[in-house]
Amino acid sequence: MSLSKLKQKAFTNEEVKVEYDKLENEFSFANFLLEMRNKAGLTQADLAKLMNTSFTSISRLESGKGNPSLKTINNFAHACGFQLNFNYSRLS
Amino acid sequence: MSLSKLKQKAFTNEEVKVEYDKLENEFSFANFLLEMRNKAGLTQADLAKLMNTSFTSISRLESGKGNPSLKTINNFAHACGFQLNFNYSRLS
DNA sequence: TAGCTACTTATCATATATGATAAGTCTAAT
DNA sequence: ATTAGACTTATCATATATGATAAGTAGCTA
Repeated sequence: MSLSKLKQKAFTNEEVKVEYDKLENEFSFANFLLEMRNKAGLTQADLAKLMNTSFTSISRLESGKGNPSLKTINNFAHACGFQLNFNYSRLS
Repeated sequence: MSLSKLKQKAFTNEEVKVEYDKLENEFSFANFLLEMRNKAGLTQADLAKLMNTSFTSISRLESGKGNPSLKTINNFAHACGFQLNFNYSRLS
């Protein structure tokens, strides 16, 4: 089983996810996107249809390739049924 | 005095900002960026130098033109001395 | 095995974000 | 009135994100 497959499965379990997050020191934005989609219970193909794009584009984003625009990030979240929130903290 | 000038001044005052946020129903990402730069006490020119770009690009972002990439947003925050945090809530 | 679903990767054309430059606006001084 | 600082707007070339297509990988089930 590949790492991304494992994550995909694991993230559907809240306890596993919490443990994973504790261990993961460098938070990946790709995982953030994957998490939203999994919480929404959508396949990449489902989400692609909602976003009027191809599922390969979804895969590209969740694989950490690319550098999505604000619009793309917001579209992704909304299609998953979520509202994005941004905040900032002093850099340590 | 233009609206953006007013905001720029007002946001340096925490109380004013809080009141503004209460009234503002639709949160603008441009204001979010402006707020970070003002908190950092930087001019557009200062920030531009830190980001290795021109101050007109900063203006473009803060004026709500454009659709910044994740990289640009992170560069902006870091140059202002902040760490960005993303989270999401169920869409109502 | 074969066939299916979900996903990744590679490639390409096109749309768009970015960096740069020039010109204009506004405000506060001198 | 004019000079300077901070910012906005317009335009253009170039870099890059996006959408689309095709081919490959992995897991599952009959």
